[in-house]
Amino acid sequence: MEYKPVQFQSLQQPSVVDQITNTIRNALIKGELKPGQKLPSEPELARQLGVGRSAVREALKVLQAIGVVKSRRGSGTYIAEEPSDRLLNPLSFAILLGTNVSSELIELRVMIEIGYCELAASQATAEDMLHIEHAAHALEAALKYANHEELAQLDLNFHYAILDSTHNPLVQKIGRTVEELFFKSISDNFHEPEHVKQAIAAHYNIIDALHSKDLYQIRSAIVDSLNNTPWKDQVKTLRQIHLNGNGNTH
Amino acid sequence: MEYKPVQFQSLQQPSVVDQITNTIRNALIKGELKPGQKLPSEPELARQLGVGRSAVREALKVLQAIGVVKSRRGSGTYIAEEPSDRLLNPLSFAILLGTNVSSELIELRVMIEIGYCELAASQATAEDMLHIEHAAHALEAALKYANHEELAQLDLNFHYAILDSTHNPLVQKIGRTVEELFFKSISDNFHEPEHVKQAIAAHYNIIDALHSKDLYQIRSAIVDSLNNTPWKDQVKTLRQIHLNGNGNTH
DNA sequence: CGTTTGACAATTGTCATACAACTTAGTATC
DNA sequence: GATACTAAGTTGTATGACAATTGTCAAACG
Repeated sequence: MEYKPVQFQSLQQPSVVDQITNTIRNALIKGELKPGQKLPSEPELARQLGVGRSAVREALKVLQAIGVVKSRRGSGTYIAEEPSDRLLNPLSFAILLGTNVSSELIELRVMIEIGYCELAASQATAEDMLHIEHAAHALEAALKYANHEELAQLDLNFHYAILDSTHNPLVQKIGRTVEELFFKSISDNFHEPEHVKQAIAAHYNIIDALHSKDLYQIRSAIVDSLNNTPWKDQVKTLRQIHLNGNGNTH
Repeated sequence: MEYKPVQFQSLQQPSVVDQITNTIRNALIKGELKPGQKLPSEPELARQLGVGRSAVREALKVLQAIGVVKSRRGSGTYIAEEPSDRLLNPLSFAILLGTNVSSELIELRVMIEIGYCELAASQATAEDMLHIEHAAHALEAALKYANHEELAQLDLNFHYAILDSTHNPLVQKIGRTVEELFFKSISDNFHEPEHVKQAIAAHYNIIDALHSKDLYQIRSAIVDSLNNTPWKDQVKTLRQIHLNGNGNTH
């Protein structure tokens, strides 16, 4: 005789720790907790919620890790005043977990770079543009003496300068995270001085494009900048839509 | 007498918990840990690292919260097989914490939407386009009987259908997270049936734009779709660069 | 009166232990 | 061979203890 076991809904109640994080999350949504405010002490929270201090600590540690609260030993635990840098770090873990993300990651980078460069083009002040150009010069000047890692950092700084020009912290966070994921590749690529020169030329192209505020010029500058890299093969699909769109509007 | 206090390096060593998370993170980077792999048990990890089990638990709880590992009671802790839905949730906390992020959030949404719609336009199969159109029809059909929350969910589904057409899990995850942040606003906005109709019209505009594969058409369809919303004021800056770019190329 | 010093309480960080709940594998039983 | 049971291993939670740090307050000092 065969039994067809009933498929119960997963009525497994969320763990105590999850309940605590949700409690604090809901208090934030309702406005009962405001940035900077001090939370009850861990033993007090444990008493109020009727759970052990370990559970409270694990919940607070999670909130702390993603930047929602800040704990100061001897003082207490407070709701974070400003969004922390850690808030988007999980994305880097996502990359590490994926197996064949390389081409998908390139697509993401192109998409994000185009987005923040266009935003920067519309928002950058004259001073911002000077910073960007300064960053480009710095890389060019360092070509003679710096090692490949330092060069890669300067390359990164160039993109950071553009990101700063967006004046949008959310965009900056996402952009920085995505760019950082390429640091190692860039660094490896810069063993060959010729590649550094190509990157420098690409940077000046991007600067010109930013000045022009022309969407297509920005777009091609970025696509081209990735064409002399170890990932040029993956840029194809993106380039395709670029040409396609260009053709339709002219 | 005045002292110029020495500027000490912040030599506060990271907490034991942070060291543990970093250890696991580095093991992931080096490839010593692969998705699906089982971690040593908590007591074993504590022994190997020379720390208490509580510290190990707090570290694992953090990694679990952001979706890097999955713990199964009675079985063990494993590196996550696939990126979890939680991976970008911290962004939603950022919204709760920040006060004046609204206009920045709109910018981010426009940037991301334009990006994934262009990608979708270049990658979508005929079947994908049918799914997108089906999602648009579903919202239109539900207009007569569904409540505002259900309508908002259908609106969301439309964007999910476009995201699916990118065939890029990374882009999908970021896109879904950004869209979800607007669920409540959309839901509130849909109290007024007229707003739903405007959203439906905007959706069909986007579908046309996707078919055309024309960058400017996609861009204006998205900008326009946000123009009949509670956030129309914030769309101005983005619209500006749109027109600007358009003017330069013609 | 203002400043410094010291003691003390409160709080977080970490460890250790214990037990409950659950999973898995192996064993015994039919 | 299939089933039921047992036992070991693992995570989830609670509790107690102590170290490290911070904040406060009062006493001592100028």
